[in-house]
Amino acid sequence: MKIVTWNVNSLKVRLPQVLEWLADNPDVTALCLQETKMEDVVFPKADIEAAGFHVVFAGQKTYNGVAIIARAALSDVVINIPGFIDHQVRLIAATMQGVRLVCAYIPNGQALDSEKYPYKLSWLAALTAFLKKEMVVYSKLALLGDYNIAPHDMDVHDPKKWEGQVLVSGPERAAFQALLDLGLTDSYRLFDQPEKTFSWWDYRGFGFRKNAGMRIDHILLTKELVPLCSACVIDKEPRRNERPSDHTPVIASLLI
DNA sequence: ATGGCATGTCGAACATGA
Repeated sequence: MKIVTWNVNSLKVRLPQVLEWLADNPDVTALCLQETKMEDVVFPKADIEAAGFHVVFAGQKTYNGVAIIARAALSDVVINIPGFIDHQVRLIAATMQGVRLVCAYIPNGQALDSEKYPYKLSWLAALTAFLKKEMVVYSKLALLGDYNIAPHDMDVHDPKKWEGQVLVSGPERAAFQALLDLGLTDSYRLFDQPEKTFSWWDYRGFGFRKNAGMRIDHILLTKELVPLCSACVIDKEPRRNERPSDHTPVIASLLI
């Protein structure tokens, strides 16, 4: 199976691109979306099911919102982090063919002196506590999403320019490490990768053309899944579309 | 140092993203 994360930055705008991409990638089993930016009542469930997919989703107006589109059945759906009071819809989890898929849109944080920054860190702490419990139940678990964290300087086009800023700050990277310390592994770094490979590029200033990007979208795997992972790639093609999302899909292949 | 582009909001300037 292939499992994918893609921040689409509005599913209303990007639905045709999502369906086209799925048609072009028939071996993709599950696609986790972030920033759908729509309430459940207007979610295009019928369109997605008509195209032959299963789908689970949770959203809100204007901001956030997550969904999982899959070619196989999805069960045991959880929306948001249990016990963590949150007015924003940023997480959905479901089980597909024995694999627990956790789709997360981790807060951006805006800036280190913003009130959104401590929210980001508390959200990450709650996520880590939630996953610790999930991993007891589900040995085959993948955490897919927009983490809004570039784990290492090699994941940043210009580390000096970004030094100390949001997405790369020490506490954020420590929170990423805390996820790894649960026993999770960054599937992208299981394999040799080209230098300067990113999953997001700023719309402004020809960011994509200049490859001024960041690798902030990740797929972490439990120990049970690591030996089954045969590849992890970033698909830059959709970034060349007309009206692209600023993020591109990250794809992990699993021998399941 | 700032804004640059894109999206969504009840109808234009603003909030947010990363």
